[in-house]
Amino acid sequence: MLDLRKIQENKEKITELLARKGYSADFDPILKADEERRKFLGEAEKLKAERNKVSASIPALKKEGKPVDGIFAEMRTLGEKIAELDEKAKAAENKAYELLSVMPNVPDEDLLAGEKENNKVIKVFGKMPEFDFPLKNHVDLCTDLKLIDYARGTKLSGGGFWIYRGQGARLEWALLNFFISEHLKDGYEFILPPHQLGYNCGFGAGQFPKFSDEVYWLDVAEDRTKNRFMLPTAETALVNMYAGEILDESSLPLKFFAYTPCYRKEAGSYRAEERGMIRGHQFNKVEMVQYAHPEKSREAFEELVGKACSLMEKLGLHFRLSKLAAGDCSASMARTYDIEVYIPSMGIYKEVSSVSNANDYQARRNNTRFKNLKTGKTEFVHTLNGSGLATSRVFPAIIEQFQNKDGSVTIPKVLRPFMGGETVLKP
RNA sequence: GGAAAGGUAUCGAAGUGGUUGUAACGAGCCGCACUCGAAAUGCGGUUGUCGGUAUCCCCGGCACAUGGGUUCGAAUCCCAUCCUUUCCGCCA
Repeated sequence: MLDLRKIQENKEKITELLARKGYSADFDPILKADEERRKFLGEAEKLKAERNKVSASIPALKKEGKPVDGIFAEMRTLGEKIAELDEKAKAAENKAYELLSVMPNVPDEDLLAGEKENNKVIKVFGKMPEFDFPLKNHVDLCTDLKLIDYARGTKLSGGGFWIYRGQGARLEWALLNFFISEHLKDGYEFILPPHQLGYNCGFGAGQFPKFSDEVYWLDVAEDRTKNRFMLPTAETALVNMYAGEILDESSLPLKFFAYTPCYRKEAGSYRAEERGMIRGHQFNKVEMVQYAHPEKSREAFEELVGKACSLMEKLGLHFRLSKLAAGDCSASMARTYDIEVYIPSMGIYKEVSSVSNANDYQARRNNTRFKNLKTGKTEFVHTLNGSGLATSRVFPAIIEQFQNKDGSVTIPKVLRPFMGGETVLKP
C-alpha cells in the first residue's frame, strides 16, 4: 500500500518512479476521493460535536425537571444528517482505498527503469564448470541415479509433480537441513507456519487481489475472503505474523526463517526446456524474513543477500548475483536481487533466491507497526524477505555441476554430514 | 460438530444505558524524590487513529473482538460473524 500523504506531497515523483516499473499511475481519482472524504468527514464531525454537547447536558436538564422531548426530536433529525454524511465519507474512503490497494510499490530510486533486459549482474561466484566428457542433463542423471521418479509423480498428481526417492529424498532433506543449520547459527528463529492461509495474508503480503488466481484455493467457501489457500511461499505467512500489532522498537530487527513446501499454479509458464524439477507446482523452500527499523532496512537487505550468497558458496556452486531493474521486481517490492545458479545442460542461469525489500508497503497493508521511542510516534516497520534457499533449482544444479564421467555425482562437502557421510551418488 | 463461559489499553482486570476513552484497581514502563548506589517507598506521567492550512502545545471526531440494529444518547440492550478457553463428540 502506498502512503497517501506522500502522494499528496509528491505526486510527480512517485508517478515517475512507478513509470520505471512500467506502471502508469493515475492518482487524481484517489486524491479527489480523499478530498471528498475529508469534506464529508468534517461536516459530520461538526454535527457530532454538537450532538455530544447536547447529550452531555441531558442528565442535568432531567434532574432539574426541564422538558427534553423537543431536544430529542431535534437530535433525531441531526442523527439522520450525521448518518447520511458518514455514509458518504465512508463511500469516498472505500473508493480511495480500493484504487490505492491495487497499486504496486514504488521502486528504490537507484533502480534502473525497464524489464529483465536491464537487470545488472553485480557479481559472479565460482568458476564456470567445464566437462571433458559429454554432460548429461539433470533429468537423465536423476532418473539414472534413481533420485527422482518423474513418471510416478505424474501418475499420482499430474504434470509438474515428482517424487523424491531414496538418495534423492536424502539429498533434498540434506539441503534443507544444511540451510536450517546455517540460519540457526546466524540467530534466526525457526518457524513452521500453517500451509493454509486466509485471504488477509495474501492481501497483506501484496499478492492479492492481483495474483489471487495463481494460488490453490481450498473451496470451503464461495467467498474468497472467507476461504483459505495453499501458501505459494512462506513469506506470505511470515510477513503477516504481527499484523495489527505494535512491536517494541527494541525487539527490531526480528529475524525468522521457515521451511515450507510452496504451492503454485504457475499457469501458462511451462516451457519445453524447463523439464524436470525446474518449475513444479510444489517445491521446497527455506524462506528468510526480517522485520526491520526503517532506518536499518538497507542493512538488513544486504545481510539477507549475503546469507543467500554464502549458502551457495558453501555448496561450491557457480552462480551470479543480479540487481533487478524496476520492472522485474514484483509488485510489492521496492528492491530485489536475484541469485541465479548455472544449469550446464541449459547453458543459462536460473533463479534460486530472490531477496527483496518491501519497505513499508506490506506493513501498511497489514498494519504492522512499532513505537519509535525517539519521536514517540508509531511507524510502519519495513519487511524484507529472501529465499534461503529454494531447493528446486539448487538440486538440479548440484546434480549437473558436480557430475562425473562415470555418471556419478559428487556430494558437496557441507551436505555430507546430513547424508550419513556419503560422498558420491552412484547408480 | 454439540454445550457453556468469555473477547475492554502493554499485561491482569473493574465497569452492565447518561454528563469522564487514559476507562476504577493491580502490574509493567518512563520521569522525579529519597539513597553513596541499588532495592523498597512516595509523587507524577504513560492508548491508538482521523480531521481542523496544525511534526510544540491546542480544538474536535472515532475506537471496549468485527459488522449491523435499537436509542436523543451504547463498552453496557438486540442480531449476525469471527476468535479464545473448558467439557463432550469425531479423529485416516
